[in-house]
Amino acid sequence: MKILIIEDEQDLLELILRYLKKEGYVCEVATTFMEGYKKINNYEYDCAIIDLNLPGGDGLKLVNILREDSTQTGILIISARDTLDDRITGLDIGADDYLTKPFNLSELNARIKAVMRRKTNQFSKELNFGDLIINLDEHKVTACGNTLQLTKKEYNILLYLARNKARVVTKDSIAEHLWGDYMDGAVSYDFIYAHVKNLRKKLADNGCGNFLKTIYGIGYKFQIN
Amino acid sequence: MKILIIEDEQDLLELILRYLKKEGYVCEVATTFMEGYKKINNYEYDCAIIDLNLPGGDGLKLVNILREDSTQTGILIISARDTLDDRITGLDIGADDYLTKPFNLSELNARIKAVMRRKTNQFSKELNFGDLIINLDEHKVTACGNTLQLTKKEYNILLYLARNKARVVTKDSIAEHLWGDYMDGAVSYDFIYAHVKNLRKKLADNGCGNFLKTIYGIGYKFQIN
DNA sequence: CTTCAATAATGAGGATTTTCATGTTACTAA
DNA sequence: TTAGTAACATGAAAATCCTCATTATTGAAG
Repeated sequence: MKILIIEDEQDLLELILRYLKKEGYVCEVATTFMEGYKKINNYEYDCAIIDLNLPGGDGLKLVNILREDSTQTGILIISARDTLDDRITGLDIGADDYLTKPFNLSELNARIKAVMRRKTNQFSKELNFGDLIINLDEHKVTACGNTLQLTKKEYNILLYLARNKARVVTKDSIAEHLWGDYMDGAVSYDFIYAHVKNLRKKLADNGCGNFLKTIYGIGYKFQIN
Repeated sequence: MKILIIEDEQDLLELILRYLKKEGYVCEVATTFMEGYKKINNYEYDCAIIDLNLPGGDGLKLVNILREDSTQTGILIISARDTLDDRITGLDIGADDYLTKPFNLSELNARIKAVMRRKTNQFSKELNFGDLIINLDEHKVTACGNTLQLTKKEYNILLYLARNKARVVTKDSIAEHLWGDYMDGAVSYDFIYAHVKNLRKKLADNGCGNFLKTIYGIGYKFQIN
């Protein structure tokens, strides 16, 4: 479940970010119109949370871009109450739902889930890929019936890739997701290589050898054969 | 706060200039590409406001120059709306934010402040507590002149406590901050005890034995002396 | 003041994570 | 097609982290 948050107020952004990450979403962030524009064009998201009032451009444009292109992405608008009224009046904004500031985070979460439920019915507590099943409640992975003994890093890498199935995930993105603030610049990807190797071995030893594909020069992709 | 404004339309320039001066900024002005180029090379500015459409050269070049010199100057682009779209498409212009004409001046001011806030947060250099100095850029901790060899967890615990100096920090808060999603309920604080112990030893071995105080039943507190 | 229970500190061992050196594979350009 | 180079894989060693058993300390109750 990958969410793009486009919001320029740092405080609010971090609040949302921390909350959604804790809720188990994979999040990416943009703080300007342009940044949001780029991310929308480069990746696929399950849901986009867009503040209408953005530096550098109108959030509505981003909504339109999302709608015109691949319409799989759920769209949740957030906006200050006063500016919202102007905009939605007589406007088909093309979003799936909207929230006015201020809102509380559990409300946001409820809306996201509602939007996603409408989109696809893919919000179970496990990810099932046939031979490979990831149980999110118990942090347990089953390959061809066998429970895998994964370390935390291995589990988290697998989960991150699986949640972005069929999408290419960059190494930077993996690093940021798993290590967060630790790494400032000056990066080696050796530890990713190492963990992916160990992960692949454990998968392969249990008949799930083909799930993790290397994308040369970019990163990895979780693919269902 | 010193700002360079590079803009060739006299009316707009004077409008901006008068407004920003009233807001308390120190301003300098350039009206051509060459003039802007020289000023950028001769002085250091906290922020540069650059019109893309300049006589004598492309404003983007100036942006690139500023970026490549790895100056810490914040960059704010202004541009006519129609020319902007061409340029941002697939272009990493390297600016911190941009505005399209026409804009109102309080909007400009807000953007400047936002850019500067992002910059200064990003480059805050060190936390100095006398004998103990935490260098954020290099992730380096110095105690009585000696560089400590801290592990990542140790560094992060120390940093977290130091940022909350004189405040009591709960163990749950520490755990959440350092381990995030990993731990769902069912918690033991043994690893915090362990890391704090090792951290204290390293501090004490270098004459900084009294910074971390245990708050029985709650957590820890970073205190000076 | 003493005892008790809960909390914290400690040391050591095992598990995990990271690094390093080296081998292999995939892309690029000629 | 073939070097040449950058990216990735691999195994093993080193560093770090976590767990566990034990000991010490704290605050509260008697």
